[in-house]
Amino acid sequence: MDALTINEASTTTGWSARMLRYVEQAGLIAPARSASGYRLYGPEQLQRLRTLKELLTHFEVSLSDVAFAARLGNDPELAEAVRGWLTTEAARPAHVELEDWLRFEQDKHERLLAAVS
Amino acid sequence: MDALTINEASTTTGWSARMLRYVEQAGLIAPARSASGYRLYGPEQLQRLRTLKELLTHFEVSLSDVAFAARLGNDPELAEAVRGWLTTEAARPAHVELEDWLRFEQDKHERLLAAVS
DNA sequence: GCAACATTACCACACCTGTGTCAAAGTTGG
DNA sequence: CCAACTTTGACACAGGTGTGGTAATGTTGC
Repeated sequence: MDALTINEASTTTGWSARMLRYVEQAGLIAPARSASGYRLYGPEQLQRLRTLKELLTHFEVSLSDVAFAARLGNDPELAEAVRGWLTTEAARPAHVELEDWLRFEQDKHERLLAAVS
Repeated sequence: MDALTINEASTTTGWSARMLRYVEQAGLIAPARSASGYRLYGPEQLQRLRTLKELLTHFEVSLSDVAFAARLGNDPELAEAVRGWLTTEAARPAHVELEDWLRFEQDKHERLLAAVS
């Protein structure tokens, strides 16, 4: 059994036990549980915890940022909506009339939102 | 010139003038400036403000979420680092983490609704 | 059986986000 | 010229994020 309990995982990853639970609550790292409910961190999760820490410090992003990126990966509708919003100007072909483009974009958004609800 | 000042933009987009300045500060919509420094919102920006509002309310994302998505688009190194971190997760049994994330999101939603009522 | 660990559920605190409001000072249009 | 607008800056406040604690209770290893 190469799985560590929470305090062992804490010492080898640098996260406090408190933060390991918080990271789990944010949906980023969910360790297995023993029969009695103890968290059991496998080697791969330990590695991911170390990489996560590096990601946060090196790029100055927050846990919620990473959680949102995960949400983008799980929710294609959301990903498409965000991508569309971010690229509206860049994607507009120069020869298309602005008015037409705006109407098109608005229709696209309405179709998208209608599809979700 | 078909550009609106901040209060005109406010009435046609539904954002308060205060929030229009805040959205600009978040790096999402930067209107042009007149010679004396007045913000001038063009039609594309007004449309983007409207769709942004829909994005936020319909998908329950925050301005900082969208700002982070924009940052992902502007910083390929960051995008690759995040994508890489997330896909190691996808290579492993992801259903547990997904469940957890959903519960987390639902709790957040409930807290939000509780705060409203 | 007991010390050392784990669990959840709280309290606490500093900082960030979203949002309103208000003041001082500059700009615009009739 | 003056009313109505704009600018930045600041105070304020609720709720979320990140992080530490403590307490009550269950689990494990020797």
